[in-house]
Amino acid sequence: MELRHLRYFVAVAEESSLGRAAHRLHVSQPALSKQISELENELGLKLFTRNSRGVQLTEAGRVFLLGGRRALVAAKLAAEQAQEAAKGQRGAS
Amino acid sequence: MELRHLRYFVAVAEESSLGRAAHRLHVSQPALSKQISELENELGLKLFTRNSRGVQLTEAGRVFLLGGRRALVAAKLAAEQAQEAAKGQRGAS
DNA sequence: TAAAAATACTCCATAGGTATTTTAT
DNA sequence: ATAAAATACCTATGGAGTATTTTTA
Repeated sequence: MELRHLRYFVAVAEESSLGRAAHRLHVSQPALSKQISELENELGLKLFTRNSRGVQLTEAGRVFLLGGRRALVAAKLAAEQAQEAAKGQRGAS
Repeated sequence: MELRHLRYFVAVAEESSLGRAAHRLHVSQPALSKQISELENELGLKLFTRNSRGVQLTEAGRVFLLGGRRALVAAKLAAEQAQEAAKGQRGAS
């Protein structure tokens, strides 16, 4: 599992559609479909149910959305805090 | 930035050595070196100082270690909680 | 039958390997 | 001089694109 999987998953969950999420992410629908499938395979569960009007989160998908967002926020925060620390460090010592 | 970068970075920080971390991660030293460099470039800061006895965390590196671990834990927890939810859901409804 | 997702295939970017060079003590 | 990281170069895995097929309301 990589952050890319989480970014893609969150976009699909928010759009309830692979096509719309693909457009928002600037990737093709098949590429996104494959990444979501790989994520589901790795987790060993279904994140979405598919139908001809789009996709819908499963119960496990809803749980994963909360945790996935937390991980993405944590990664972003780690970068920002390190950058702050580096800024503060410049010319110090 | 991908979780791979965080996993690699944490291993290097814990080993204080690219060589030892590479061995632990089952990748080559140059591959690991390149990934760490890419991470530093993307963040726009130095995570380690290098010398002939290994590497040492910078101040920004120490901050990033805390945040990077949190992100890795969050990602793992997201997976585990989703798997629990899927288990609970099987046969329900 | 019409929309959306999944599959087939191809291509290419990049993660990773081996050999070598550079650096710092 | 030596031990460690960095660089150069090559290979190959897999992420992503286009065309097409399958699915389901």
